[in-house]
Amino acid sequence: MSAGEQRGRKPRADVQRNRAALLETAQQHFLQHGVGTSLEAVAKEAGVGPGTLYRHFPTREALLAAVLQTRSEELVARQADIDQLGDPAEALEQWLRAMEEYFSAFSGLPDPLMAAARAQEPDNPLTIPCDILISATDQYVRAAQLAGRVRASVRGHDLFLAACSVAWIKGTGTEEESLDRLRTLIASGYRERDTQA
Amino acid sequence: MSAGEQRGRKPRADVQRNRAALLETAQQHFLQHGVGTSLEAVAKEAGVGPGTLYRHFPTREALLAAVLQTRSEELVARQADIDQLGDPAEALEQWLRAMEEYFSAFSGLPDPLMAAARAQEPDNPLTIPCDILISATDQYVRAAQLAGRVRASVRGHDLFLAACSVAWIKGTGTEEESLDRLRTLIASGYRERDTQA
DNA sequence: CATCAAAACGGATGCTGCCTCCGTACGCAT
DNA sequence: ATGCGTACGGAGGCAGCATCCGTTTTGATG
Repeated sequence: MSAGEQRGRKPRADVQRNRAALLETAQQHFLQHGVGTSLEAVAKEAGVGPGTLYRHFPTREALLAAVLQTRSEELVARQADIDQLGDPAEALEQWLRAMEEYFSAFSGLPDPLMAAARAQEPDNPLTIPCDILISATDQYVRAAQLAGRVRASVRGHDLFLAACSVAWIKGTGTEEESLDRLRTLIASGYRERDTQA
Repeated sequence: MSAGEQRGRKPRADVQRNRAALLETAQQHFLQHGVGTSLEAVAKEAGVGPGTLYRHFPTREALLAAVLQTRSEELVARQADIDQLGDPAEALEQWLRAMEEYFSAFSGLPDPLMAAARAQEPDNPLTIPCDILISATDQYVRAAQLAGRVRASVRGHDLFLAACSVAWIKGTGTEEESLDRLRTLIASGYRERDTQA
C-alpha cells in the first residue's frame, strides 16, 4: 500500500528544476500578456525547448492549472479567515470578492475557466478547481439564506457565474468605478429585501 | 454640395460582387465558428484571394462591423416596437433582451465589443455601435426611473455591461436555465423595490 | 467596336505560434 | 566508472495572419 511517493527511481534533479523554472516564467507571462501568451516564448525564456514544456504540461490548460495552484491555495487560506466572520452575509460578500480576484489573476482567465466549468471533461485540470469553487459558494449562500439575508431563489452557481462575469469585464479593461457599480447591482439582486415585520 | 455618391468613375461590378460574397460567407463562418474564425478560410470560400478580403476589410473588426450592420438595423427596428409599449419597465426589460441577443449573435462577439466600448479609438468601426447602444439603454433606464420602476442609482452603462456579461456567458455554452437565473438576479438588482406607501 | 488607364484581383511570400518526433545527452543506480 | 533509462531540445510540419506586386478585369472614351 501507500504505493505512490518514490516507486523505482528517485525523481531527477533537472526535472524539478525545469518544472519550477517553467512555472515561474509562465506566471510572469500570464500576468503580462494574459492566458493567451506564446508558449514558445515561455519555454525560451525559461531556458528549455518547446518539447520540454509540452512534456511537463501537455496543454495550455495544464500549465495554467499548475500556475494557478498557488493562488488556489491562497484562496483556501482566505476561506479560513472568512469562516471566522460572524455575519454570513458579510462572509458571502467577501467570498465573492475573493473569487473574483482569483478569476482575474490573469487577463482572459475566465474563458478557459468557464469552459472547464461547463464541459465536465474529467481530464481538464481546470474542471476540479471550478467544481470546488461552485460548491463552496453554495455553502456560503445557504448559510446566508438561513440567516434570512439572501433571497431563497439564489443558488451558489448563480453567484459563481456573476463573479466570473465581473472578472471577465475587469479583464477587458473597464474602469474600476464601473465595476463597482456592477457589483452593487448584483448585490442588490441577491440580497434579501428588508422584511418589515 | 452633396458631393458624395459617384464622383469620377462608376463603382465597378466585381467590387460589389466580391464585397457581397465576402459578407455573406463571413456571416456563415462567424455563426459557425465564432468571431475568431479563419479569415483565410472565409476568403477561400467566398472565391477571392486573401488580398481582396483585406482590401475590403482591413481588420477583423472592420469585417465584423460590416457583417453586424444588418443586425444593427434589426435592433433599431425593434426599438420602434419597444417604444410603443406603455410600460417603461417592460420596455427596458425587452430592450435588454434585444441587446443581449445582438451581443450573442456570434460566439466571442462580446470581447471585441467590450474592447471597442472601452478603447474609444475613433477608427475602430465597432466603437460607434457601442456608443449608440449605451445611450439608448440610458434613455430606457431614465424613463423607467421617472416611473419609479428602477432604482435611482442605476445607469444605462451598468445595464449595458450586464447585458454584455450575460451574452458572454451564453457564448461559453452555459445552459439556458442558468442564464435565466442570472437574468433574474440582475433584474432584481436594478428594479425598484415596491414602495409600500 | 477597339483601345486605354485606373482599379481591383489573388496568389506567392514571410512571419509567428502550435505541437510532435526522435537522435542525443544527462543523471542516477550500481 | 559504466550503463541504462529518462528527459532534453531543436528541427520540422502545419495553420493562420497580413502584405506586396505582377496580372487581369472593368468601365470610360473616341
